[in-house]
Amino acid sequence: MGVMPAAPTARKAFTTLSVEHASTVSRVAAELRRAVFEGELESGTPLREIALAESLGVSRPTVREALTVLVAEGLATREPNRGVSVATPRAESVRDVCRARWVLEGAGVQAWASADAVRRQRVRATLESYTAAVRGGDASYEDLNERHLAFHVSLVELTGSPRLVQMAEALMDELKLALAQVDRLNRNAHDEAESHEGLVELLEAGRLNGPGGAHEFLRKHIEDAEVEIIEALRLE
Amino acid sequence: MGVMPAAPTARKAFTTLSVEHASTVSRVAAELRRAVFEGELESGTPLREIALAESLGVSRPTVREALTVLVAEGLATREPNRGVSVATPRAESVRDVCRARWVLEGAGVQAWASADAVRRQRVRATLESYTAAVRGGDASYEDLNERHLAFHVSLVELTGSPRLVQMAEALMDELKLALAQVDRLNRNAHDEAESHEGLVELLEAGRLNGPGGAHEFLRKHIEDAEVEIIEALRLE
DNA sequence: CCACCTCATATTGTCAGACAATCTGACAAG
DNA sequence: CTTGTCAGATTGTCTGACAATATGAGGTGG
Repeated sequence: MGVMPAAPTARKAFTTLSVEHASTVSRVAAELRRAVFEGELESGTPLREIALAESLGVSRPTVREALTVLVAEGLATREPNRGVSVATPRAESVRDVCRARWVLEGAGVQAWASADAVRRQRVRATLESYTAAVRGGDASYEDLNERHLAFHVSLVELTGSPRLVQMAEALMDELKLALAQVDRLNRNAHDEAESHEGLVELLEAGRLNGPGGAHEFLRKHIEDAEVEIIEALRLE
Repeated sequence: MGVMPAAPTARKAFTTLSVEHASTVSRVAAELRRAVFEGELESGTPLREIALAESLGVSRPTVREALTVLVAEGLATREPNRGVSVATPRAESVRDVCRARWVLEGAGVQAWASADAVRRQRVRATLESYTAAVRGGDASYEDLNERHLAFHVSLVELTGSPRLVQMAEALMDELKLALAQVDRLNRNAHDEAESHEGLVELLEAGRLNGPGGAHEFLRKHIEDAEVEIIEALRLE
């Protein structure tokens, strides 16, 4: 992989190309995800199959399959004979997501030393992408969140485990759902970015464990985010 | 929960009662899961919708939804316009599952000291259940696997995080799929049980970190299982 | 003999329509 | 205040159908 095997017929080349022909179900699921993350669909909103089918111009079975996907991702909940609704992030679930985040991201931090160089570089790149957006000042609220969470996922990528990354992405989706419920988080993006930079500096310096190390730093960082999100949800 | 709150109107009593009325889709999914775990459906077997619908006496859309669930669980794979097949465990995926297991179960081990007493008791109970089945000698191969993996899940339960437990159960399901492909693992169940007992003894003694600690012990334990499973798969 | 093309068949992806079972809410009765 | 009843709405499931695509056999030409 990575090296073209000098195929005269070019049978395995162009593997990076793709047409947009995703299945209808996945397109519907993507559209629902987008609507949920952008706050168009508030938490608790019932997702009526007939209304969605007519609105999106697809059939009801297609909508049902897409809803099944959303439920499996934890972005919606299904109650028997009562249909599917947008999930409502409770304080307890935010706490649990953050606890799980710390386990996954902490494992990534521990793997910094033994991680592939390209993965370490990716952490720096996602951090740079976030800080640049913060400094630019013209990025949307959703865009900032996206880059912020991408940095945290890149930490999990240090483990080199696709499954852990997939789990982390699911957790981030749940956080995006929670963040979509609050109009704005009164958190200072500049402080956030500086905190991330401090974390990477600790990593580069090799100070992982013990007091003042990256692992403990990350714990504080995630706990701070946890209480901020929960407080913001309480205000609703 | 657990104690009846002496309610005159009994409004919140009877919460433990439930009828079995699971939906048709979930029953079909459960049946497919069982068939996969018991080896009736070999890895790579195409799951034809029409054949399954006729065989199970349900309609094709119902089968499709159940297959979507299986795919989301990682027990089957869907290729566009080619349908769904039972997933084939590759060596790389077994390695990844075990890496992820170590992160999750390791987090449980680290949480032993601060864990709820009932969760520590549950670890002892699942260990006892496994060792008893091993000593009894009359337990089926699948039953032994089930109790073995239940012990490992109970370690993750020490974290107190439902999401981490859910992730661990998904990983165990993938392992069960892999184990269903090999007729028998030539691993000595007595040695396995003794290894588990050694791990719990380290936990009870509070020896978590450092060389000879429970964390490192668990790493070895999982790595041993990893190489055994991969070797068994190679023989196929 | 092998590469290539064509075509019939099977399977999936998607749709339309229908029906019974169940939930919701309101209202009447004890 | 609880229970029974009923109309409307929604889901869960089934049947049937069609187009798009993959699969495999067979024929054709080099």
